[in-house]
Amino acid sequence: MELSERKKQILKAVVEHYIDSAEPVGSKTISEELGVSSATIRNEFAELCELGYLEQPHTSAGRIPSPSGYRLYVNELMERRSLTPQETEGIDEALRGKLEDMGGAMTNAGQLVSSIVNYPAYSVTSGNSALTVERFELLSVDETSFIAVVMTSDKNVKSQLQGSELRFDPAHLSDLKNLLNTHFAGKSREEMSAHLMSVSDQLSPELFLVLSKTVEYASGILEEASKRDVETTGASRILKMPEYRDVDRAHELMTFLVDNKENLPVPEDGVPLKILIGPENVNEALRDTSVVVASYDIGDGMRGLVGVVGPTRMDYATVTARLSYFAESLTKMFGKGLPSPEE
Amino acid sequence: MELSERKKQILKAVVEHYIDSAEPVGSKTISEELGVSSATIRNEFAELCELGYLEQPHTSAGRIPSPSGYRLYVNELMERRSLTPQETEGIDEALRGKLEDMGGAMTNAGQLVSSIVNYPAYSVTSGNSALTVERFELLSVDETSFIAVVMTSDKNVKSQLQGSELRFDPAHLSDLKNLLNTHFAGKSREEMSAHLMSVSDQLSPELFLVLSKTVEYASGILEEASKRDVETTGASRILKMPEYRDVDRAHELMTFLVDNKENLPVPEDGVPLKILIGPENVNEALRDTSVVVASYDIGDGMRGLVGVVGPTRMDYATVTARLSYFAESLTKMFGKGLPSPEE
DNA sequence: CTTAGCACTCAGGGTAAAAGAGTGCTAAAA
DNA sequence: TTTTAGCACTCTTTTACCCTGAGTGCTAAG
Repeated sequence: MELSERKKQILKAVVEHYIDSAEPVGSKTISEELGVSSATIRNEFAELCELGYLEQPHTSAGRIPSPSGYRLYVNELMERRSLTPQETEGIDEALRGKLEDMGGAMTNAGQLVSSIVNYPAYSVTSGNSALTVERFELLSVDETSFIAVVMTSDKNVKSQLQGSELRFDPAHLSDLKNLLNTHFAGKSREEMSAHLMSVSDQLSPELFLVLSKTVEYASGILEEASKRDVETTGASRILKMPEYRDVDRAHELMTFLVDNKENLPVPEDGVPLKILIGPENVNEALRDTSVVVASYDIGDGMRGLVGVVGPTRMDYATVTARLSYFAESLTKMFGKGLPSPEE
Repeated sequence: MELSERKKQILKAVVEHYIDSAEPVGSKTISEELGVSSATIRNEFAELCELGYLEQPHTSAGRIPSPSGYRLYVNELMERRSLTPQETEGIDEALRGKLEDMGGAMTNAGQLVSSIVNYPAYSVTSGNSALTVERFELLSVDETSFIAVVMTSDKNVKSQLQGSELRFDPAHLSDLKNLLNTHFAGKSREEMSAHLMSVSDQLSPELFLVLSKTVEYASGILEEASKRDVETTGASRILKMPEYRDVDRAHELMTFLVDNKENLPVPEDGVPLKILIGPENVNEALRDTSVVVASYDIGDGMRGLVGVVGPTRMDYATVTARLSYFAESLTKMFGKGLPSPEE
C-alpha cells in the first residue's frame, strides 16, 4: 500500500529532524514545517506508527523513525545530494596525498573514509585466491643463504633473505631458478606443494632444501594474498554520538569493530553501494547500527570495499554521497594508476 | 625524611586496595588489615596526607594515593612479583604464534602487550637512520620495466617492479647493477643522491633513468626505515575502567592514543623499564594517566619499545612483571632468531 | 477532513530528607 | 607518649517526592 504524499513528507521531516537532533520529534515541529495543524500531524503520526514507520519511545514523547521508516526514507524519500565543491575538494585532497603509494591507499582507505564521513569506517581488500607466481629469481649470497625473489601474477614483487641449514653450491641456483620457473610458476599453492613432492628425489638434499624453502616462501605469499583483509578505523568517533553516551554500548560496538571486523557486511559482487539498516544486519552486534558500504574496482575484476558504521540515525544522504564519490575516485585512480605501477 | 615502617605498610595497603577497588580507602579497612585501631590509622592517614602521599577526595571520604604515593609505592613498597606459571605460559603462547614473522612481531607487539596486561598499549620501533643498502640487484623484465631488489644492511630485502618512460636495453642492467653496488651501496641517502648527480652525464638518459629510479626506490626504503614508528592498540579497553566511565574523558584519551601517538613517552637509551606516573608525564594529555614502558633489543644495538597506558590507579606490580617478561622474551627471540632469519 | 481544546501521561529536573561512610578530635587507657 | 574508644560532624549517595513541560490521544466543532 502506497503512502499518501503528505505522510511521506511527514516521515521525511521526522527522519531528517531526528537525524540531526537525536531527539524524538513532536507534532508541533512538523506542523510548523508543513503548515498544517499539529492535531492533523498527530493523526498522521498515529497512522504512521500503526504502519510501522514511526515509533514512540514512551506515550508522551515525540516520534522517532523505525528501521522500516529509515528504509523507506533511504529508498524513496531521501534526496540524493550532490556534493558541494568543498566536499569534493576535501575528498580529492585527502586522496591526493595517498595517491603515491597505491598499496598504502587500500589500508588507509578506512582512515580516509572515517575522516571524510566522521563515522567509524572499515576497508576490505578482498583476497585474490587465483593469484600465482609469475616469476622466481634466486640471488646468491653465500653457501648457506640466498635471496628468494617472487613476482606474483599481479606484478607484486616480494623478496626475502633465506637461510639454509645445509651448505649448497651457489652455482646451482641458476638451474634451480629455471626449474622453479618452468615447473612452479603459474601454479596454485596445492599444485606447487604437490610438485615439490615429485621432484624431491631428483635433487640433492641441499638443493631440494633451497627449492622447498623458496616454494614455501612463495606459497606463504600467495596465501597471504588470498586472505581477505579487513581494517577498521575511527571507532572512537562514536563516543561523540549521543547514542553511545552509555559506555557499555560504546564498548560493545568498539570491541566488535576491532575483534570481529571479519563479520562486517560484505555485499555481493556487482553492488556498488549497499545500505543496511539496524536489524537488516544479520550480525547480532550490529542490530542497532547501520552500515553503508561501497565497492571500488582495483582492476582485473578485483574489488575493494569501504564501509561506514554508525547508529541507525545516520546521515544517510551525506554518507552515501561522500562514500560513493570516494569509491568512484578510487576506481578511477586504480584504472589510471595501474597496471604500470608507480608514478 | 624516612617514613616509619608502619606508615609504609599503611601506604602500601591503601595503594593496593585502591588499585583493585577504585574507591577511596577508609581507616577501618586498613585497621582490620594491620591489627591496629582505626583511630590510629586515621592519625597516620592525616600525617601521610600532610606529607603528600595520600589525598582526600572530600572531607568525609577515605584516602586515595597521590602521585607521589604511587611513586613511593613503585620505588620501595611494591613487591616485585614473579609471574605465575600460567602467566608466563600465556605470554609464551601469545609470542609463539608470532615468532614466525619477525617483522610482524614488532607491529603486533602492541596488540600482544595490550591483551597480556589488559590496558591500552603501544609499540615503538625506533627507526634506524644508519641503515644503508648492502646490495643492489636489477632483474630484467622487458625494455620498459625491470625489478629493483635492495638488501639493506640489516638483511632485509625489498623489491618492486619499476616502469621506465624510456626504452632501455636490458643487457645493460648488469653493468648498472655493478655501478650501483660499487658506488651506491653502503652510502647514506644524501650521499646516494649526491652521487647520482655526479654520474648523470656519464650515462645515456634511459639508463640514467633506470639508475635513478632504483636509487630513489632504495632511498625511499631507507627513509621509511629511518622513521620511528609508533602503533597503539587496545584503546577501547579503557571503557571498562571506572575512571573512564565519563565518555568525554575516554574520548580524550582515545583520540590522543590514535592521533598523538608520536607523543607517547620514549625513555632514554639503556633504560629497560620506565614508569611514569600521572604528572610525571610531560604531556598534558597524559597528566592523569600512567605509562609503563619497556625496551627490548632487536640486535645491532637497535631497540624497540613496548608500553602500556592506563589510569594512575594501574596495577603496577602485574604490569611491570608481565611487560618486563614480554620485553625480555622479545630480546631473546631477536637474539636467537636473527641474524639468520626464518626458522 | 481539519482543527481547537482539554485532560492525561511520562521523563527529567530540583529539592529535601534519610542513610551511610568516614573523618577529626577529645579524653581515657596502656 | 602512643593507642584507642567514643562521639559529633561532614559530605556524598540514595531515595522519595513534587513539579514542570513536552507531547500525546481523544472529542467535538468548524
